[in-house]
Parts: sequence; C-alpha cells; structure tokens
Amino acid sequence: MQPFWLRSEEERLRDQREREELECHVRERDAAGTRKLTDQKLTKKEEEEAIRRSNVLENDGIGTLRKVSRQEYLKKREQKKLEELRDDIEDEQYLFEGVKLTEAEYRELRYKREIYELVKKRTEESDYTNEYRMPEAYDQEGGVNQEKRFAVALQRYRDPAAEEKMNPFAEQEAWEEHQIGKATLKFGSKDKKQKHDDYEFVFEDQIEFIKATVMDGVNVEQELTEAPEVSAAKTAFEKLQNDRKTLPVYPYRDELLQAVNDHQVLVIVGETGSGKTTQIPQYLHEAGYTARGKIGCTQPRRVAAMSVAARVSQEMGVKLGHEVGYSIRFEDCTSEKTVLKYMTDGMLLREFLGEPDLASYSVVMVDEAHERTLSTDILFGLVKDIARFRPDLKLLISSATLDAEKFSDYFDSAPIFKIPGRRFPVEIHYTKAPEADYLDAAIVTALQIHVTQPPGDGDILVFLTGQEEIETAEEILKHRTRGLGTKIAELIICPIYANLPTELQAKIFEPTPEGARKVVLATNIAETSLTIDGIKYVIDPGFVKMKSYNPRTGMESLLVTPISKASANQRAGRSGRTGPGKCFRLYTAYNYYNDLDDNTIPEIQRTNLANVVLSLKSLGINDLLNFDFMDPPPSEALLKALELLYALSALNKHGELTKVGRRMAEFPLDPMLSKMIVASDKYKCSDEIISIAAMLSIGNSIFYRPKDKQVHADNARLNFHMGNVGDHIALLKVYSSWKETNFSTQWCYENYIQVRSMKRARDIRDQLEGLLERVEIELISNSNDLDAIKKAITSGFFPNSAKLQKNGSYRTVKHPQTVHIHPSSGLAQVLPRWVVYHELVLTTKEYMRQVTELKPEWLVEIAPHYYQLKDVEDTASKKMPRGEGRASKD
DNA sequence: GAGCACTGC
Repeated sequence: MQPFWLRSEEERLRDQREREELECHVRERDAAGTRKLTDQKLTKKEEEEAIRRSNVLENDGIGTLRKVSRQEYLKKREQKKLEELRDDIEDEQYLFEGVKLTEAEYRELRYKREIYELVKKRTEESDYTNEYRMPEAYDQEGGVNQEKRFAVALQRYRDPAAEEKMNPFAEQEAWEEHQIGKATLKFGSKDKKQKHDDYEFVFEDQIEFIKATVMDGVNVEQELTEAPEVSAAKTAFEKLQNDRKTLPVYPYRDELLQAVNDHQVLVIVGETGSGKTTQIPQYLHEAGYTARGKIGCTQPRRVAAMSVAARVSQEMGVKLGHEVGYSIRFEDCTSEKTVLKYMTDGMLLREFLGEPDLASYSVVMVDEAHERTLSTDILFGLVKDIARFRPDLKLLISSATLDAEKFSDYFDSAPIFKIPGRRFPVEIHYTKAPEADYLDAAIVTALQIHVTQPPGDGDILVFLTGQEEIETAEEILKHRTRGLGTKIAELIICPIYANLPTELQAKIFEPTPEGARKVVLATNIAETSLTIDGIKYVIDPGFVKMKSYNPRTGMESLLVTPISKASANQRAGRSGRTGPGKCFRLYTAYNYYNDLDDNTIPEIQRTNLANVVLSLKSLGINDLLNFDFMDPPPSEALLKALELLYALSALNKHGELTKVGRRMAEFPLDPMLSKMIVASDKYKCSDEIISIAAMLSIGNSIFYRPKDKQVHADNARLNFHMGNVGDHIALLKVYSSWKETNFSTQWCYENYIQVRSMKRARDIRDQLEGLLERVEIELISNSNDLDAIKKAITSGFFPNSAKLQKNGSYRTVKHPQTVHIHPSSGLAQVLPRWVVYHELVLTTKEYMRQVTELKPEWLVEIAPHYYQLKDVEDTASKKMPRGEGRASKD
C-alpha cells in the first residue's frame, strides 16, 4: 500500500469509509415494527458507544421511520462528498458521463446539471412560509360555539367609521383580522389549467431571461382531486374534520406520536401547507400530553398566533380562549382551561421571567424556527437548558429543511422528522447578464409580463427595498403605462410597505377587476408577513434593506444588501400559492449559485444586545460569554451590552443584577428607556416619562410625510417644537395633545401624524402604566417642570451625550466620534452646546436621532461613576470664559 | 437640510 500522502483523495476517503464501516451499527425496524440489531460485528464497548450515538431518525419520505447510527449517517455524507469529488475529477478531463467534450461544452453541461440538482434540492427546502387556512363562514350546523368576534371584526372592517366610535383599536385590529380573514378567501384552487406559454419579448430594451428550472409542485394533485369531495361534507364541523385528514401531516400522525414519545427533542421539518402548526399540538393533546401540562406553540408574529389559535379552536369545536387560546402582547386570550396555547416567541420569553422552568408546560413547540428571530434564538438556549433537568418536557423545533441538520446538531443530534408540504410548481427565470439598474429592470420586466400575458391570468409582485424606491417605481410605471395608452390592459399599481397608512394598504387586498392586472410593489413585508392572493408572477431584484449594528460605535445602519438563497426561494414561492407561478430573478443563475449566502445572518448577530443581556441576567444566567447560543453573537456586542448595563447600574461590578436592574427588566423596553422610567420616580414625573418612552419605542413612523405635501407636514411638525424644547418633549406634546382631543383620528390627519403609530403608543403606554405598579413607582405628573423630565431622560441616556464643536458638528463625550443632529430634529438649526440623543444612525452621515438639550453639570450629578468633572469641564474651561462672554453679547 | 426593511415584548 502506498503511503497515505501518495494516495489519491478518492482512495483516502474510501479507506476512511471502510474503517467506519467496521464501526457501523445499524438499528432498524423489522416488518412487525420491533427494533432489532442487524449488525453484530461490534464489541460490547463499541456497541454501547454506537447505541449512544445511534440517534438519527431517517424518514424515507413515505412515512417509514428508520433509526440509523450516527456513523452511517456520516458515512452517507462522506459518500456524497466522494461523488462530488469524482465529478471534480471528471471536470479536469472534460468528461461528462463518459462523453468527451470541449471545455466550453463541458462547463455548460455541468452548470446546467448543477442548477438542476440545486433547484431539485431546493424544491424540498425552499418554501416554508407561514400560511394558515381559515374555514369558510362559520356554520351553526356544526354545533360549535364560534366566537362572534371574528365575524364582528370583519364587519367592522367593512365599516371602519362606525367601528371607530365603538372601539378605538379598530384600525389595527381590522388589519389583523383582515389578515386572518384572507385565508378564508383563498380556499380551494382556481385556475387549474397550467399554461406552457413561452416567454415573448415585445420591447426593444427588453431584458432577456433564461428559464433555468422549475421548483416542482408538491402534493398538488391530492388537493385538486380531494377538494370537491370535501366540499360535499354535510356540516361545517364534519368538513373541518375531513379537511384535517387531507393534510399532508395526517398519515404521519402515529409515527410522529411515537417519535415524540421516544425522544425528548424532535426537529420537525414541515413545509408550507403541511398542517404541522395546527395539527401537531392537537395530536399531542389527543394523545394525552395535556394531562401533565399545557402545550405551548410559539410563532414569530402576532397575527399568526391568533389565526392558528382560531383555526384550531374551531377544529376542536371549542370556544377560543377556553381549551385553545393565544397570548400576544396587549392581548391574553387564555383561561384556566387552556391546554393548547399559541403565542408569540417574545411572549414565551417574558413568561420565562415568571416561571423559569416552564413548570406549567408539558410540551413546547418552537414553530418557524428557521426564521431565527432574536426571541427564537434566545428561547433555544433557555429551552435546551431546562430540558436537561426536566426530562418530562418535550421539545419540538419546527424548521425548514435548509437548517434542519443545524438544529439537530444544536439539540444534541435530535432526530429529524420530515413532513412534505403542498405547493404548486414555480418556474424560475434568471437574467442572461447582471442588471446594472435593478429598479429599471424590474419595471421593464413587469411591463413585459403585463403586455405579453393575457390580463386576468395573474397579478405581479415586485420586491423592492424601501418606501422611496417603491414611490419612484410607482411614478415611472404610471408614466410608462400612460405612454402606451389604451393599447394595453389596465395596470393597477399597488404600493405596500409597513409604514403605509392602513387605509392605503387595504388596496392590495381588493380583487383585481376583470380585464385588468395588479402590480404590487412591496418591501420584504410580502415575503413572510402578508399574503396577497392571485399572484402569479414574482419579480425579485435580489436586494433587501437590512439592519446592521456596529458594537464598536454603537451605531445602527440600514444597508441595501443581497438577499440569501433562502430568501430568494421564499420570494419565488409567493407566486405558487394559488396556482402554478413564475419567478423572474434579476440576477444570473451564477449570482444565485455563487454570490448569495445560504441563509440570512441571524438577527442576534447584527443587533444591539443590551435588552437580551438584561433579560438573561434576570433569569439568573451570569456567564453570558459561554451561554449556549446556536450562533453566538460577536463577543464585542455582548461586552458592549454588559458595559452599558453596568453604566446604568443595572449590574454591579461582578456582573450581577442589581435591584435597579431587576426593576428595569420588568419593562419590555430597551434598557436605557427602562432606566429612564425607573429614574423618573426620583424626579416625580413618571406620567410624562412613560409617554415619552412609549413614543420613543414606536420609532420613526409617527410623522407621516407624503411626497406631495412635505411642506405642510413639516410645518405641522414644527408646531410641536415651539420653544426649542427638544425632540423628547416634542414627542410628549404630540402624545398629550392627541390625548386632549380624546384620541381623535381627525386630529392625527390634520397634523400629519400616523394614527396607527399613535394607537400603538397608547397601548404601550397603558402597559407601562400597569407595570409601574409592579416595580412600585407612583404615577406622578409634573408637566411643568421640564428640567425634571430632562433629568429623568438624562438618567437613562447619559451614555449618549454629545458636545457641540466649532464647525457645528458634535462630538460624543465618552467614546469620541463626530456626529450630527438629524435634520428631522427640532434642534437641527438650534445647535445647543450639550445634548443627549436617543440613538445614533448611520445614513449619509452619522446622525443623532431624537435630541434634547442638556446641562453638562447634570452628567456629573446623575452619573458620577461615568463622568468625571474633567469630561464636562475640559473644553468648557478653555472656551467658556471667552465663548460665554461673546455669546452673551450676541 | 435628509430619508425610515421587518418583526416582537
């Protein structure tokens, strides 16, 4: 035998595999379903080791589970690698399946095959959206007591004016209810006939696409054939029960229950429409798991938690809020009886604070885990930890195939259970060459589709990065269609982004009139958060605006970045919801394959962690640097957060939670805001401070500034800045003025303020008011003493102080860097000598957003541990005598 | 004198 360094890679791998084969130990089921050993080559000790590792559950796709050893599993992976290696060897010889080719021919063939393989693989993995079907109008024949609130809510939606009088929360609710109601409308399938028209080009500046592949439909036939049968059911309740049986998850029921019984942690791969979210908790309930405690199921979004709970309560024939309930912020629809509890992931995190071992739960299911929200990521660590000392607690992690192995590895090689989904095929088209101007390319593509495809066969969805881009696209589209006149069918342009006022958002849900076509210009909101019916074409330029955080400067910025492959497939899947769809990617297949990341970077790695750290500390987790994160955040970000919490005296110098910190952790806010509230006790202005905190935590969607009325909007805003009181006090004025008008919607319109944001602020304020009691802070109003209010603000935000420079810019005091007052601030022209700011954002410059003037001596008074006299005196002593003198003369 | 993706507690 040759020495190993002279052996080819192939031989080496083969050897390695042979070695592993010796250790290989397969356990599988025989026909009767009992487990038996099929390989007895091992010594006792080896066998024990193998059994210990024997924990990979394989599913052959038709419902048979097979337990295989870790080694075999690894061997399979190795084999795959080996095959790839063989391909690479072929590569060098330009051989393709035995045929000799030129290099160019070879590359083309190989490339095509790669794409084919890739998309074939992605077909299984791509679409994992969050989609729930609601039953049609509730039928009393079913004998179930349906909650009237949904019917009522939908009614309200039709008549928002009448509702406004009844219920001030109507607007937001209506939107949420409408989202839920959406599912009702798209039940069944229209347009069953699939057309195979090839793409035609009519424009001179057309964009050429290559039809690369098709993401195959899954289980579509089943749906088409079974749908009529189902509709023949007698009562609504029976119909619901029949529906349950047609779900792809149904045949796996027993296998699944067995797997849950055998394993504490199970990773479930369930694609769209598999019914996992609604069915699995019910199965577990039927199997008796609820006798020992609740089943909790987390969702990343409020609407999802509500709609799933509603659906399940109907399927089970119980009233929502009784056996089946949901819990989201501002709304706890559960009772003593509740055994199936759907909730947002953040809500479960808050529950941890009151019940660190989740004693009242017997099963926790983390759904949509692949979305990797901040809350899910933290839940992982916590839940993994408690599972260790609570062997009776079952954990289900539901994810997309894409990450399943990663989740499995994280949860100590938990078995993976796969459930197929249900989706229509989607054709993917790529551009031949990269497009320099994706906005223009998107518009041209949309028009190409509109002109070449018959109107009425489906609407178009375009993914853009933000409000501004959407507005630009809207203008260009309007201009160009006008140019084409009546030669083409009507094109209805529907912009949609989160900050768009609700009444304008409703437009996208209106059905497309006969003979017309809708083109929806959307941000990422259409990727997961809402579903629009009738979309057949998706145009994906491949970009998204993503928040990133620089722990060194504490600066956040929104950057336009390329999307991940997971995102791209998610977007493509949006066209295959109600029938076969097409997706036009404005980048090349090469870009997709080589340039895009597999997954989006999890939020935990690109955000400010102050809040996370405070929550974990209050759960008694002290060693954060060694906390078991699935993807650990940069340690710099953790240290920055610890440093901040120490400065706010939420932690002592040993990193332990202080009394102040414990009070702060009660508030669902950023630590600086929480500290501001805790400090307001001392300055006797808690009433004002919680209003400010609520307004600040809304963010930047309070003032509405439409393109055509910018001057009016700016003037309206200036009213609140009278007397240069600073942005914090201005926000307080906005809130209290609104309150004085008895929360009038009309008042908001007149002042260019977003009603929706204000209502949210009111919700948050109400919640904070309730929490004040818990931390024993009295609600005291002191609206005339602005200095007291500013001092309370400074108590929370003293690390964010900045001092004016000669050139009109500012310099932050503690970690010196040059910053500017954001032009939207009321103080942008005033330039006070000292300021505190709410946050730093990096856009065209480094800007401070939400700024208030400050007296430098407050810094030393409020935070003597953080600021020394020299920090505030330094330049003052140099400049003040002359500077002050001159200022007073002026 | 400039710009705000999306969630969630």
